[in-house]
Amino acid sequence: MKNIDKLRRAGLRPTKQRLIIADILLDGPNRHFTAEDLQDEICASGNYMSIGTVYNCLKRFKNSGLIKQVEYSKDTAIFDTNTTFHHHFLNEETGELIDIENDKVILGKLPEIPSGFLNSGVDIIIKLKKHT
Amino acid sequence: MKNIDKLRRAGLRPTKQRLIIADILLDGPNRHFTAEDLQDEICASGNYMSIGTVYNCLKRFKNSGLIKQVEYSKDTAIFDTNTTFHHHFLNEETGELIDIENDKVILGKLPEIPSGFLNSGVDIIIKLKKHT
DNA sequence: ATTTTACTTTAAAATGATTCTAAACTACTT
DNA sequence: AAGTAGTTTAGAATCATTTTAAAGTAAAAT
Ligand SMILES: [Mn+2]
Ligand SMILES: [Mn+2]
Ligand SMILES: [Zn+2]
Ligand SMILES: [Zn+2]
Repeated sequence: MKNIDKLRRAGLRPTKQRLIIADILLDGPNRHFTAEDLQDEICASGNYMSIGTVYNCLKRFKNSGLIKQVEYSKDTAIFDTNTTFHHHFLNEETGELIDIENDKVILGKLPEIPSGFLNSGVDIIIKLKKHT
Repeated sequence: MKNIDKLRRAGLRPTKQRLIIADILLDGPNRHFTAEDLQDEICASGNYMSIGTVYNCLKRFKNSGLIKQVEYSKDTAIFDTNTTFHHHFLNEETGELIDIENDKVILGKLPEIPSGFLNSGVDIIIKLKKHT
């Protein structure tokens, strides 16, 4: 599908800026990236975009389900083009994230959910360090 | 054990400020808290401490193993007096964390660890929403 | 006990990611 | 073509956290 249609289906007005971002994010392999990473790629593609617009677009893309945000980073927001339900390896030395598809993990035993609540999602992070 | 000895054992010089914090954190039940939460409790106990010192002490307490930091919060750092290896429920509406002791979870299947690395810890977060 | 040394606390300034503001611009509707 | 609502932008503002450098304090050396 063309990116302009992905935007329209997501309920986003297809502006020049959103198309530039869609062309970078929505084709090609999945990736994890920061707002600044994306701005650098925009520059590298010969375009310009204010950092405010980069943040605005990322928020809109996320709220409409075109991307996700990784909930495991303190200093800088990390976004994810993989919108499936999945988990992550975290290289503790470099901060690099690697996807773990959901069917690679099975939880054999879960704690009892506090009463009045229901499980709305499980996030698993496996931290990695270099083998000595 | 007295808190002054806990500090000494941890290799921390027992200053007036560190003892005030130790008295708040290291006795009583476990808790999750921010730097500002702690500063408020220090005030409530009739003492004063600059926010810079609160952050400094928390970093020292953490590096010497007296507390931990929860690696799952974007805006504000959350610290944890529970230093055992454990997991968390996250109430998505309130941000409240609840401990899950490690023996309440069993991972039945794990993905293959990328070669050259070893598993240095698994963090599991079970997100909760109110039952309808 | 006094001096010396290294470590700690503090207020205030600096930092850095993110959000907000308000004016200029643009996509979509009429 | 004109009108309306949504978008982009530079720059200011925000907020958690860190840094700075001067003053204070605990431990070590005399
Ligand atoms: Mn850059
Ligand atoms: Mn407060
Ligand atoms: Zn991912
Ligand atoms: Zn905990």
